[in-house]
Amino acid sequence: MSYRNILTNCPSDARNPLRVICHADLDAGFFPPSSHSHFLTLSQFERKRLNLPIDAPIVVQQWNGLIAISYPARNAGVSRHENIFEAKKKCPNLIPVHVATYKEGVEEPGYWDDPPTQATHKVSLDPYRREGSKVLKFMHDYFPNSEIEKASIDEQYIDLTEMVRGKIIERYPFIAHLPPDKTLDDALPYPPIISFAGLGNLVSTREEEDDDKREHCYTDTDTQPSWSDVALQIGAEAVSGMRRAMYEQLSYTCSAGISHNKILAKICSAWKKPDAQTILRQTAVNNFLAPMRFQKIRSLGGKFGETLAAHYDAASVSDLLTVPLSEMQRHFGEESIWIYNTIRGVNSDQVTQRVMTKSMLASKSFRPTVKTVGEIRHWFKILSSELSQRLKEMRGEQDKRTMWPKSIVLSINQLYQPSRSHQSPFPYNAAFGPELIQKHAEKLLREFVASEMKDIPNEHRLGYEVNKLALSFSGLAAVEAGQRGIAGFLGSNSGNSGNSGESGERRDKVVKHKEAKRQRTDSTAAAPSQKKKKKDQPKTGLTAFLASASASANASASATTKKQGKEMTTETITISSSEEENDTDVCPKCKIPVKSTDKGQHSDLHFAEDLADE
DNA sequence: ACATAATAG
DNA sequence: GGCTATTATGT
Repeated sequence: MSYRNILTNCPSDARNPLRVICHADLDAGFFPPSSHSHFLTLSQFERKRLNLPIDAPIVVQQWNGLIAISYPARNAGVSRHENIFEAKKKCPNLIPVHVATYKEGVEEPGYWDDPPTQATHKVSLDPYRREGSKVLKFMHDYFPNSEIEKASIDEQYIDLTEMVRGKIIERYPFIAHLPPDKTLDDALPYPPIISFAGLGNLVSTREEEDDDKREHCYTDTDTQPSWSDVALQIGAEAVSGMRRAMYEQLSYTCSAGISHNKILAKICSAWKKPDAQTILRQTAVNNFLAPMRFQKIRSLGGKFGETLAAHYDAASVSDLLTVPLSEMQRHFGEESIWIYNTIRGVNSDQVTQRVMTKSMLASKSFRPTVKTVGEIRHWFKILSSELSQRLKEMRGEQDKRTMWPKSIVLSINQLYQPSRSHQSPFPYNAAFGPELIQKHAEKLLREFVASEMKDIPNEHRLGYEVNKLALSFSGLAAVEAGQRGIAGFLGSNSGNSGNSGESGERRDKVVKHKEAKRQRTDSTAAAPSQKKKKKDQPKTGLTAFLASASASANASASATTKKQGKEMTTETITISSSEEENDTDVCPKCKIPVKSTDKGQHSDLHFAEDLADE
């Protein structure tokens, strides 16, 4: 570790040893019924709404099922897969709360005295979305200069690297300035001994036979810490303060993981729950990861992970550690290197702030199925009203007045059939309301009927066994101010005359968001793509940026600041998207040719190898 | 541009 | 078993 790492603003990726990433997760967030997770609940939201004490045995019910169980109720033996009656028997003082629902003829969702039923009501998750936003806003206020990524309704990734670097300089003045006889690439003096006491669970660097032992809190004060450890310790202090403030200000508890990358931080935050935090140092990574089910790694939890498991007869990370990179690449292609690096604790995925919601969906499933077009149209009213309300609310927020969806999508599930969807442009219309949405939905339904007539067997045709309806907006973005007048005029014109063709051609006058493109071009940030072959790698034009990043990793040479990197990224996007050059460079370290798009991953690989050598 | 799948909570 | 959101991929 050199003075450069401390004194310059290094890029926040796997090659920055002072990178600090936090994953924070509300203890009482959302509990999707299909999730395999056992303990998450959204009961904390309801506890706050109802002003109940922290030990109130709340469960949240949806119809007669349980979708959330508070820790107190869980301690009383209530588990999911039970219905509300069984739960009450187990826990007589249980406090059941039904999720908010839309009731026929009422605009706003609410909590009703009469128990809502699936036949007449529709679940609303709006209250939870709102609370989730509050939590996110709190994070931005608490860490105003850190990049924050909303990972779900109740989870965030926070890049604390820069904030922590500043605090290291403050706290350790003896490295705050480059000594006159040194250069930026000279090694730093050792840090003093530090303590992690009071900062949560510290994953041990020592090997223990059983999981219980590994969970214990070690201070390891007898070992020489690295500056990387110091960075995590300072990050952990900050996160600890954040959690305390969150409880004081919002009365929510959360759990957090602090480590050098997103994958590790995420696994750590789930290590101890509730109301706890876990720190994972680089020297403890192998110890921590090796015995773990590799499917816990984000993006390996699904079908691809199962394929991997079957192919290598592997259950744990250690089972995969023995697979040579080349062998994995032969079978699983480009994404192998991401896996290879990640299971060794090396991962460059970036914490990227996603500014705005890009889509919103309202869906309703039916049990028993819905069988007539009349019923479908009835539910269209409810779904349209919900979307209308939600878009209205979004546009009511500061600076979101111009938000408008590019298109509207109708998807329909019928029994024993895969879900089908149809979409159409949703031109700007000043006369915005439920009726406008409903009209589009019914137009889409007509298209559905027409297309289903062609290829669906008679007895399963639309309107017979509808399982689920979903109406959604996609491509939510700001409409250009100038276009609003014109498009609004054309839009309402088309609405009245039923002429959607003309306005459809003007739909693309929506401000494009550069965010999405930027992510695809950043190969160091890309999670593995799950498909075997991509014919065309995304062309990036990032050669210059990646080359300089790679060089700085290698020779510890040029100081590429984070800011500079961003600017260059933005610049190159505008020039490069049409350029089809397929350039490769020779890696100066191993002398093999590397595609420019793969350079980030490739230098991560050397980083992983260096770690293994130590 | 559109339709669908995969992954996530 | 039910309600969402994002990203990738094939056409």
